[in-house]
Amino acid sequence: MRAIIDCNSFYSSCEKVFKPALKQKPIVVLSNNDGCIIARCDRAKKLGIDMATPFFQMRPLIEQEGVEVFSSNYNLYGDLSRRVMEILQQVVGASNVEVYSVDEAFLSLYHFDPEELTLLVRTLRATINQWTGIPVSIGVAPTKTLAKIANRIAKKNKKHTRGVYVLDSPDTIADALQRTAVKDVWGVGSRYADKLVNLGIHTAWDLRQLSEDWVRKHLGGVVGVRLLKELKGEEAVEMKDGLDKKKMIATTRMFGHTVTELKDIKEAIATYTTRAAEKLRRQGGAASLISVFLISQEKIDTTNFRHGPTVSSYTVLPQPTSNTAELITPAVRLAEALFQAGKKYKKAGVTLSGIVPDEMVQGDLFLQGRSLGRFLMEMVDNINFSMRDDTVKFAAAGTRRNWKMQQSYHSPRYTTRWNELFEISC
DNA sequence: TCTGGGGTCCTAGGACCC
DNA sequence: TCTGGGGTCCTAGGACCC
Repeated sequence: MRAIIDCNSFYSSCEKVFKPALKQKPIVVLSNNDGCIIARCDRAKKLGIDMATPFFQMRPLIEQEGVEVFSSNYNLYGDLSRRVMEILQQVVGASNVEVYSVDEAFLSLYHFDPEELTLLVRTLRATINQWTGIPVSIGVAPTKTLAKIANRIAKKNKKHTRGVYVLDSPDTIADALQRTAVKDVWGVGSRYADKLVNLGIHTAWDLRQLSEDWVRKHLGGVVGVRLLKELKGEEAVEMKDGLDKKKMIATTRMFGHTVTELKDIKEAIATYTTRAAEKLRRQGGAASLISVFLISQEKIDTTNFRHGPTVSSYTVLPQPTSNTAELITPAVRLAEALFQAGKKYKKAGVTLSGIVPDEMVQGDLFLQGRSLGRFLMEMVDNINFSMRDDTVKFAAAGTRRNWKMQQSYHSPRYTTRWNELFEISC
């Protein structure tokens, strides 16, 4: 059996851990740049605040209802996520945990007695809540896709399920599939959902009745076939071991304001390259290709939000590297080539790909000083990690940061910065 | 009048996830 | 006035090879 464990309204829950006075209050968390609403606690959901809606549109309602607002605090969420995942690894064994996202993990439970699964996951849920303060929901079923459906039922009916739902018989599975709209199936996005509903396929149960040929033809080939098998209880989406490395690493951001100066664009690109290179070194990789994109502002159209056109370009590096300096130079050159004076830019990004293990990079007689470069980057990473972000940085990344994102409602990084520790007065 | 039949590799773009 | 930031996988189609 598989389980999916999902932290409820994760970002909101993290904020509430350190502000217990907000426990019964509605709160929301905003995306970078305070642009969109990306997390709402149950109370905020009940007020009709939707996911991913622009903050400014919801602002009147938020103020009227006294909803507490937070900018996203990824240091805090990342640290609490790590604590939750560690508990899972302790209880079911590290090799049986697949960390799927910051707030979700799949578990493999074949080594437990099927009779005891309900008790096991109930205990797990209570332990996580007691040790971290984060509430979770858990779904258990024969496949990942069915576990997702079980999890959704657990979350939707908390009173009845107490956050845990197990699908362990053909009857419970059939019942769950009939209660699940096709758009709520894992792997069915809005495009496929529209297509299916137009054909009279409304529930996960309806979807399960389709033929393999049909889904192969209309739901993305082998992707659709996998989905169908999973709904029928046949495993088609394997557990991944957590060790796999990223094949692509990106750092992209909206700017705080529109940017018109090439100098600012270059600083932003150098900064994003620095971030991306850090991620690359953390997984012991070297990139052989770097690409840069810029997005300019579209004419204002209030009904349909659209980004302006994306312009992008890439460079194949002379040899794979993880050295920030060797990556900044081509990245900035790409930005210069893409930049057009007179345009207003909203967003930019850097993507590293063609990633190979750093130790396997061949030495090149004509590219000197590699080992020195590696030593330098290690020093910089160590200083930045132990002191604080960006104690040491490259000059190209600039100091003015005219483009930097807005964050007006930031909570303290309670668990990862000494000077922001949670304080108790007595 | 008639113009092969395999392969591989790469990129762009679509669809999905949280 | 103000609309996130990552990722993955798959397919189609073009270029090229013999």
